[in-house]
Amino acid sequence: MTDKQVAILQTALKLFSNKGFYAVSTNLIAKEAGVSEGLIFRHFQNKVGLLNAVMQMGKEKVEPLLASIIELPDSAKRVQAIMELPFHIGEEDYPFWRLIYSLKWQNDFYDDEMSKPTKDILVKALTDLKYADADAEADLIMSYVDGFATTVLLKRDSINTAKLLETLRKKYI
Amino acid sequence: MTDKQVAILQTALKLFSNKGFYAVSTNLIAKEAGVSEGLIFRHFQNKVGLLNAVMQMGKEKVEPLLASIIELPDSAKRVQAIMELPFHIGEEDYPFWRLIYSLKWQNDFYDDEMSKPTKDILVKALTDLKYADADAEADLIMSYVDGFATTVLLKRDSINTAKLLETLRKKYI
DNA sequence: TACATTTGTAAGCAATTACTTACTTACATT
DNA sequence: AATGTAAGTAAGTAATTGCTTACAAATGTA
Repeated sequence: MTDKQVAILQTALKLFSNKGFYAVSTNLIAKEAGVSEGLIFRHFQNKVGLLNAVMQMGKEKVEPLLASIIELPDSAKRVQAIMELPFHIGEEDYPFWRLIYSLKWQNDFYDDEMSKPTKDILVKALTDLKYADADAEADLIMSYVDGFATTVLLKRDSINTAKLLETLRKKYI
Repeated sequence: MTDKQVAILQTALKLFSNKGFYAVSTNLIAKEAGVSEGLIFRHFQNKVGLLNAVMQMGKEKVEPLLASIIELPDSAKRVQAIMELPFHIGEEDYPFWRLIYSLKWQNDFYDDEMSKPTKDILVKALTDLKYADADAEADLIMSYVDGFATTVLLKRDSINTAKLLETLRKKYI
């Protein structure tokens, strides 16, 4: 990967996540990245190809995180880790997660499968913990996580997310 | 309001909520509404004006819902009603709520103030119920609600939301 | 050094974009 | 019946869209 390829990917991630896929033109991406517009199409074929590359780059950063949760020895700890996932997103990963969540709401790009690996881990852990209906319980926790993600990604300037986590922990630990 | 004005508003709501504001052209809206494109601009000035009118129409349908919650005599019931809000969205209001949530993720349209009335009701109710930190508790519940809304609006085909509500109620009632 | 491949650009493409103009039709008021 | 106003349309507009083409510069590799 050349410097300019990286610049395109990073600029596209930033713009897509802030304004949305359709609101950002390839012209703007090229200008902000300091690159000719044609180069975007040379490397990524078309605009959707660029989006896919951006998503791929993000996924590769996220997968190890999920892997580290699987390796936790304690089922309860695993559940807790998943529930608290949004609170531990690193500053540098915010744009990627914003992109994920904004794309969810556009029919063209909605991908139901993305959260499945996480839910599977949850169901296993909750079954270990002898929950009567592990699946329903997992769905509930996944909803919580979506809510926490929404709050952390959208309101971190207006509310104290550290305190939110603290309040959550008082309930579950 | 003429028939054609209504047709434009309803079509715009449907398309905006499914595909996103920038992904939908005024040309498409006009075609789907069976109306000349110019009429959109006659009635709503510009595309953003149309979006605002669509939002206004939705808000007017939602406000009575919040008013009815305030009138509940019991603080605990009020908290419950807010927490369960997403589960009681009527089929016909889905497009409006999808639009609200999809716009959240676009910088241009994000409005932090929209959820404030709901949170205020929550804080008052939780204070009544002698919660130590009613504000933090309210933020937590608002996060839950965002999560439930995400699930109900996005996954109602793939998961059983009635069961999700049931599981939630077992925890809190 | 010679040659092939990759990386990059500038200028252009047809199609689409949000929006306007010039005009007609429908409806209300006097 | 005459007149003013609102509702509606068809055909434009300039600007922007995603994408292509033709060519140059850089980077291998023999």
